[in-house]
Amino acid sequence: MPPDLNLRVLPRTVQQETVDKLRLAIFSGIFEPGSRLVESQLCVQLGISRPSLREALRSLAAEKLIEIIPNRGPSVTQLTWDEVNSIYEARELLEVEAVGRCSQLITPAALEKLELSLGAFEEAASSNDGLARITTAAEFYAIILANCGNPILEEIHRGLVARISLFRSRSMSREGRAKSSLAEMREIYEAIAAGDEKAARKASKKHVLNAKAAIEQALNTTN
Amino acid sequence: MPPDLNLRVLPRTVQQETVDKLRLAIFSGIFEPGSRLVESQLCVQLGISRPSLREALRSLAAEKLIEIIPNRGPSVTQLTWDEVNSIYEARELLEVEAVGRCSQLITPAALEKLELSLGAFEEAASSNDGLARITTAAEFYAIILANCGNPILEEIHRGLVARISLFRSRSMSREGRAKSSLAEMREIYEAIAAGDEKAARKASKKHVLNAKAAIEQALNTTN
DNA sequence: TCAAGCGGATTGTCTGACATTCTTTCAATC
DNA sequence: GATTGAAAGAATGTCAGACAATCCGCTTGA
Repeated sequence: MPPDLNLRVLPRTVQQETVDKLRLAIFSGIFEPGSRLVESQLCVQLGISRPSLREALRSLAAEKLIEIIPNRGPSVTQLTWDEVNSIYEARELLEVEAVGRCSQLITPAALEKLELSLGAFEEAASSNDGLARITTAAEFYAIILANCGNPILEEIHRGLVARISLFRSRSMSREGRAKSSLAEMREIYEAIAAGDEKAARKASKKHVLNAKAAIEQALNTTN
Repeated sequence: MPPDLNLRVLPRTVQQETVDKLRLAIFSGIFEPGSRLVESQLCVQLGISRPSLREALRSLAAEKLIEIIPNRGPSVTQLTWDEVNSIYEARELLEVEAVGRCSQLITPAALEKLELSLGAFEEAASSNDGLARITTAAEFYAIILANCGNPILEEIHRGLVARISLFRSRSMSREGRAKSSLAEMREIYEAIAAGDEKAARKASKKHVLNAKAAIEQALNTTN
């Protein structure tokens, strides 16, 4: 008998599947920010019962991806510019710290994965797939955060990036930003690879600030 | 007719009430960390139905106050020392930043409230009510975070403090720590009142580090 | 002593139901 | 014609009950 190794896969429940499906649907822009999520419709579309759906919705509400107003029901969170700004400020705080720590802690194996993910983003940046850009970029950050030595920072950062994604779907799709984003990310990677903490922090800060500026600009030109 | 002013109180639902009750019960130590929460029992105790309870449990799980394992059900989160350490590191990052910003932004009215809350903590520190100490201390931080100009920092910090509270109930009850905690908080208050950002950040950092050290010591002596 | 198996307890999920609340439409009044 | 009011329809909040799948502890047998 093969050893167990505690690798037993946790059974996936309907509610977990539902949370994942809905989250993905929100990120993909299938549900517009502000649009209402009608329980009965979702039940039919997902083929599940209302209690299961409602549990999934509570989870998403706790992640701040949707908002549930009593007697009005759930709707996709609509961020104000002020909130976006606050999220970016918080993200800067966490990400700079994580990048700095990562530059001192990362293992060769993880560094290699980071390089690979950078390549994946490069490919996505040249393509026209907006979702792929977001996914590969998120992967890049995820690797860094997973190697900063602090799982809580990682967890919080994941939540923030998710909430920003509510917004980014459209703005990130402009090519110009993807190109400069790539350059900044490469700079971060180089600093981490060199173990230069100060440079890593600096590059990270620049990256977040530029990302915020890009979003701001995209908002002003679109609206 | 008086103008509406958007002051309409949101109706409180059973699930929200339940979340609050359970959260408080967990903080009060009614449920030990690690202990299982049996749905049928809670339904009877709270006088609610199982679907409502399960929705509430999903919310608490998202807050990381409980943990739900498929086919085993919910149990109160049990933090490892490593997690506690990570939470304190994250808290330091956020709290120092918030205190620094607060020192530049706070209004006279808020400053007065801060002073009052400091007085409340002083009173609690002299008493033997461990829960009161945690509550009044949390109020002190809450006021600062509410005046740092960034609602996201506030939100994240609230979550972190809540999770630490899972632990603190017993350790914070030693008088010595409450006294020195009071001195440190007063130092923070003075720096904020003086608008001295640098001193505020420094005092805040010291406070968080001392708090962590106190927890660590309490753990080592208890276990 | 240890392994297999059995049974109770617990969770995951569904169906159906009903009161309450919101939204929208339509009609009546100014 | 515009505004107010009411009523119909839709959606949510909440409950009760049910059943299969799973887990846990205990007994039994080797």
